[in-house]
Amino acid sequence: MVTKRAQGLAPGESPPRLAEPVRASLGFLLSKAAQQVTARFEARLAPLGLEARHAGLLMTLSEQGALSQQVLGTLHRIDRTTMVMLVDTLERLALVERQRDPDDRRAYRVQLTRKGTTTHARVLQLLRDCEAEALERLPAADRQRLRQLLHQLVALDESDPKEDAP
Amino acid sequence: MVTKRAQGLAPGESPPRLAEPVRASLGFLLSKAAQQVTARFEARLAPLGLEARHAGLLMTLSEQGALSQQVLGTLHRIDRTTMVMLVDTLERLALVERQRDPDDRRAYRVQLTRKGTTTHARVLQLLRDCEAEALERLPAADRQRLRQLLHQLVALDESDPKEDAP
DNA sequence: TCGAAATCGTCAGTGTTACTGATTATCAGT
DNA sequence: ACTGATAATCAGTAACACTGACGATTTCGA
Repeated sequence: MVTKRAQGLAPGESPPRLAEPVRASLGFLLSKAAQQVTARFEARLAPLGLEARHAGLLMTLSEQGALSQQVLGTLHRIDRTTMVMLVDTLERLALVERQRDPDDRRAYRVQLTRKGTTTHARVLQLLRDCEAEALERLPAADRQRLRQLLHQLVALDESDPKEDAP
Repeated sequence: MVTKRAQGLAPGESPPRLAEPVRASLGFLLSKAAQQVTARFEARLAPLGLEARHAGLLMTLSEQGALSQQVLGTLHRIDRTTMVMLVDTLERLALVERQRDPDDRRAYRVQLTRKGTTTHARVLQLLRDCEAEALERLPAADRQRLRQLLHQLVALDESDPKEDAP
């Protein structure tokens, strides 16, 4: 099997590589790292019938209590129509309930069920596990450092509102 | 305009937030950072009629010389059929040329044109600018540190081959 | 050397996904 | 009460990458 030449590879030539500027670029590294961590998390979630998005919703609901689909969507930057589908899924899994908001009967109060609370705990643990595994490669001292640098980079606490004045 | 209540917000209540475990999660931070940097880059590329993917191809072609669409696709994890479209675009912009490979006339040798080389230089500069801006928030000393940590995290030099044994 | 099997690029069709726009019910302000 | 805005929903659409089939060419086994 000398298919090498078919790949444009002459005898002593080096195998083709991604360009160094690509490999070293911040965007590339961040994307790759993000995708790695996310993929691992989603793999763990799959048996529960959940994706990362669902997990995020569970966590926000757990911390913030009942919220409308609208608010939930705004927080997570998820479209309202997509939100319908996501909450449908969570409801079908009996993790959340839709209750009419007595103060605004157009809206629902989406809230965790008991099962949802339990699942949330498991999901949170999965998240911690995944991160721990992903960070395994780093010396313990660097782990918190990386998180801190990232936090600084995205400047979460600052002005989030960007594109919302059309 | 006291629409506040419509968002489920009682008088003294705190505004709804993303759950802290989400905001602090490595995956979330990485995704957000990646998207931030990438969005900035793509905004700069748009006037040239390019996306980040195209830029990556230009850089690899610049460094590696002419490559087949197949190889190019494998390197960048881009499907062969999608590759057709991307190279079409680059060719339409006169940044690359398709030449039949004399050693394997099934394949093309995709290579930069003169204009492609010039554009590549501009694109590379754009990339550097974007990264510099993104990293502005970090003390100079931390910038290289972050890159190094990310590099370690994704373990680029190690076994890349994962899912390719179907 | 011949023929089967694999590979490169291409294209048409498919499946998925998120969104646009319209709809119903409800709320706020005049 | 009437007008305009908002919450959730649904049907249709647009964008997208992919599946599968194809012609041209190469490689390998016999």
